[in-house]
Amino acid sequence: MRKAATIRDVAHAAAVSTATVSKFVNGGQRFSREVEARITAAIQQLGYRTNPLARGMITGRTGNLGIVIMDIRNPHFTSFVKGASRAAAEAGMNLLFADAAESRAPELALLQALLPQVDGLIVSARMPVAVVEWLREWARKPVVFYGGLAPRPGLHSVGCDNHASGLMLGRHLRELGHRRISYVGFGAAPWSKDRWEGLRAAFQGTKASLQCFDVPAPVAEEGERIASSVLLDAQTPEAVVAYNDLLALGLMAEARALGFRVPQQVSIAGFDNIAYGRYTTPSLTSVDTGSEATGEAAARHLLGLLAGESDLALHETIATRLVPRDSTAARGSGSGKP
Amino acid sequence: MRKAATIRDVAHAAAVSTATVSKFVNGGQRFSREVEARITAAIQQLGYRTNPLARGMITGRTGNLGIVIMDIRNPHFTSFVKGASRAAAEAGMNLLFADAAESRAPELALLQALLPQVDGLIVSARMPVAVVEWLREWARKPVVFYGGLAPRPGLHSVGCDNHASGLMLGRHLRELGHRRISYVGFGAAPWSKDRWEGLRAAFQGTKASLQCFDVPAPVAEEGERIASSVLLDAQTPEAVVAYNDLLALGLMAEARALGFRVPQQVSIAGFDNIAYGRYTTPSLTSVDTGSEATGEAAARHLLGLLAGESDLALHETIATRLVPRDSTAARGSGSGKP
DNA sequence: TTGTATGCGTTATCAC
DNA sequence: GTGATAACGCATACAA
Repeated sequence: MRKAATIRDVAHAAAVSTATVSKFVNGGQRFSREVEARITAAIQQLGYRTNPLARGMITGRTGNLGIVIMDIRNPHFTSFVKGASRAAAEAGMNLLFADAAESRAPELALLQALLPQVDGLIVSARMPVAVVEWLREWARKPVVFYGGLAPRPGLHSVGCDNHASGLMLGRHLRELGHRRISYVGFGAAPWSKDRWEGLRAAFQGTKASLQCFDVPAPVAEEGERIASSVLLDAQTPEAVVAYNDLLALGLMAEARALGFRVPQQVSIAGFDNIAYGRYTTPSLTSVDTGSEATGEAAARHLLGLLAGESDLALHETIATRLVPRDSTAARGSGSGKP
Repeated sequence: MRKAATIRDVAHAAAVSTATVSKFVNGGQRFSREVEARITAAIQQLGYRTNPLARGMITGRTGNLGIVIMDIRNPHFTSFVKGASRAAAEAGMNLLFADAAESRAPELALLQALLPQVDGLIVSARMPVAVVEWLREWARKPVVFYGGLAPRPGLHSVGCDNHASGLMLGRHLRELGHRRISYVGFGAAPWSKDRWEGLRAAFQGTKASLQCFDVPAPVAEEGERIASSVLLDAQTPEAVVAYNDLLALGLMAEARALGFRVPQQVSIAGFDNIAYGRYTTPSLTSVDTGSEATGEAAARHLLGLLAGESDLALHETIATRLVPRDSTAARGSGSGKP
């Protein structure tokens, strides 16, 4: 097994200088027919590929985009990564991936490990403020936050309008005649509050009563765990809205296990419109937050920043849309047997 | 904004040579109290971090592990990535991620882009043979295949025993009294056949009749699409086994839409034990293929290869386990209303 | 225990 | 058009 060919090998084989080969490889210059042919042949024959590390040393570019995900098992983030992956691939960039939940190191160490290997970063807007400050001060590379607004003004971000999304879902429930609503939030994400306030806004002027709960992690297990507290509360809710679909899935399963009929006795809804909401019984009403589109937008935004585009908005808003399914209905309606 | 500190800056600030700083940073040598203190202080004050690109040029190591996933939206692969991510993080390595389904480039180009940026690769065993050959010849870096056995002998791989898994599920169905079984396979994955043969083996010596179908992609939509062909076939199956849980999810949804009662009229089961199988109605019987453990094992195996461990088995087998749930039952049993 | 010198593979600058 | 050469930031053999 021989070592990989270098630019010098090519230069030698083609009887030109390394500088010429470099210019040829990177395009943007004209060459004599002769030289062009020789270089092409040499590259072909030696199987030469330019070493991105060496190039990076000079240009300061790695060809990688860094992406830090809070928990890849959440289908919302999975789709997000998929969208970002597509945009990166189209631009010829690689994706350097880190799962914050899996790293035993604190977020800061994680970013420090990622940073020197990437040209820019896509990170969650629910990063600790101290980490964001560090990024702002030390990362001389563009950063795009996702989820909600960046934790500090002046930073780039991509996400949906969470207040509007909450409002949208709230109106849906209001139209169904629900008046006792419980929200199971995830306080660690700042925009959980936005969803909650949007929800409340939808009931402004009505005699509706809204309650707020909170879970320590936005996962199905927590939804199951908190279900009894929510449903057997002094105020029995007519509708339960969860911060995301995973929580909603857990809530719904446990609600049924507790003997509640969904949606006849209690409507349940979430956010994100994950694929599996279609396959539950009843199927899950949700607000589609454009997971994949958000990932794609985040990557494109970052690429724009890298390209030096100056007309980039600080925040990019992704459209959301209500996806009404069977888990929400006017009380007592339907047969309960699909 | 000042540029990032280099080893020279540190050396200068500490009044030592760059070589000394390098040795200090990379450990494995003793220093005088004095020098140690000065270097530590300088590093601290300048916020120095060694540049992995520059280091990589010398050592030939990037600090990255490459991972090529067929479709990150499949929860099986998501868990796989999670496991690999954990193992990589523990070893202080980053994960360079690529989604083959999202790349418009052919697999080969994808690998070529990844290869120079990583120390080793984790790739699906269902890569085209031509690509594997190329890898074998040109990638002078260790590769670990996942899913099933490597496409060529002599290559490292990690995966479960697919034949045994099929057998396990087959016995379960046999014990439930089923005799007309349909398998919805995914021929593009070579081990789909292993599952099928394991399934068949479970019914050897009985008068059972087994049918085989095939889908072009192992996703829920394909399960829905093929459901009517499978269920309304000349031989109405008592049980349908799908290549994976996504297919099973789609099959089950469509089966119910077609008016079939699951599991009273037809049992349905899959492979992988994805999290969402718990939240369907009925909950989905599956064979847990140890998705996350496989990812972790693949990464560890790769790390072992990188560390030059010589006692590494060529193939590592991950344990599987049957997870019986409500979607499989003896015919006519149960009430159908949980 | 510490320092000197060299080279990793590439691009950029400037000369020809 | 093409070539010489100096960086880029670091690790390592070897010298002291």
